[in-house]
Amino acid sequence: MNFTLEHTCAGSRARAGVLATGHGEVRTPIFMPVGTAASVKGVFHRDLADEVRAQIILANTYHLYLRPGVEVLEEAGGVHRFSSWQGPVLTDSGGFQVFSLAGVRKITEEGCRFASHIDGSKHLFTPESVVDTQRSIGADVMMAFDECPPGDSPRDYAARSLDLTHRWLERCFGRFAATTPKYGHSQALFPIVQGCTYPDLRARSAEFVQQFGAEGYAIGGLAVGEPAPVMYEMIELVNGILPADKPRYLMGVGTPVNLLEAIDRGVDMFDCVMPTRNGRNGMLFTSEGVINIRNEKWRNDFSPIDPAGCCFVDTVYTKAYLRHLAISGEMLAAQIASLHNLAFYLRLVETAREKILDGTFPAWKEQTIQKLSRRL
RNA sequence: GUGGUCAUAGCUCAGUCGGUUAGAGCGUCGGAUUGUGGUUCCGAAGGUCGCGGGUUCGAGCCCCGUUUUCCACC
Repeated sequence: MNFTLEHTCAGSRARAGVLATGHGEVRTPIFMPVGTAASVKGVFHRDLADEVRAQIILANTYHLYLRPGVEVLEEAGGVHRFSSWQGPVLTDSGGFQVFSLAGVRKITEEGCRFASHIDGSKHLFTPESVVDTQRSIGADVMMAFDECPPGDSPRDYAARSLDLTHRWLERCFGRFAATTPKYGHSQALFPIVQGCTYPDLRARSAEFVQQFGAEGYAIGGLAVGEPAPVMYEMIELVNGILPADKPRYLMGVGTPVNLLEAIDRGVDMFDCVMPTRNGRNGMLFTSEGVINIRNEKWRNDFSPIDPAGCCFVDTVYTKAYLRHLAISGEMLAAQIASLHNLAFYLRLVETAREKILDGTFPAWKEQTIQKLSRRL
């Protein structure tokens, strides 16, 4: 994997770059649609590539480990062949899912024991097992196994958690160095900076994670309840310490406004469930602002979903029809909304990249944020 | 026709011994959702308790009449 920093922008820390992977190039800044179970819910790969113009998607070690399981993935020849998605794939390690989805869990020095959210069966994730599983999945970018403490963790808990995450990180890279890819393409391992909202912990973590010579870095544990300005401060602080010549991935973020603010502070990669999950529940991000398509006011609105939209559903379907589908619980509603929202997100970061390259990002950002914040 | 039975929110139903402002689920309307369980959570609107009389300090509840639902018998 190779990252080329193409351009930075005066009056901002925003960057444009190219991330070269074994499954093609990714132009940054980039948003990665979330495809938890090796599926971006409700969206065909064809549409993901042609309409959304996604360049890389995210899948989950936790989910794929539980279903279909490592054995099936290995027999299939990895997640690319299994799913037929031929672009790059990044897998989350399961650290976050173990803490947000699984049932009873116990964290020890060894790793984390947890109960499956599917059938309650007991499992153990360790830094080593999680690297092994991601080797079997064949992700282009693997993530380190971390603990994601609650956003309101007291300082002593945050500090202990961070030390554990750092010890786990050493073990992740130990296993990473001792193993090789299984399917002929290279795999990178990104460490994750933690530290909650404590500046000294964040700084310590951003220093610590650099000792492994990783090919990219992630910022985790944000957008977990803290105010947005605090999140921006943490991003600024961490990005001031991380190496400039490697990609930076802000995990799990965020709203369109969050993306622009983070890009402005030097973030290159994002993922978030918001465009798909919120889309399934009727929330649409459009060039005019945010709309809840279930609202009664769209009942007789036969205008296109988004006249300025960039994918086919935006002009083929009307708001009234999409509202009808959403209210009726039709699966097509979820498909249309997911496709639209993802296309909107990808167009947003694509435009941000253009503005960085031509040096007009700061002004464009301010003016775009005004529009994106509107509720229609 | 006779005897019984039912009627409470848009729908399906609770409602204690007759006692404060008649409740729930679903639906409707609005809000939330940030490394995804097509999830979950929060809030609001919505009632002449079939109708008309009566008893009582007080009736969704008791009595009479009437209409309606369903059942049995003729």
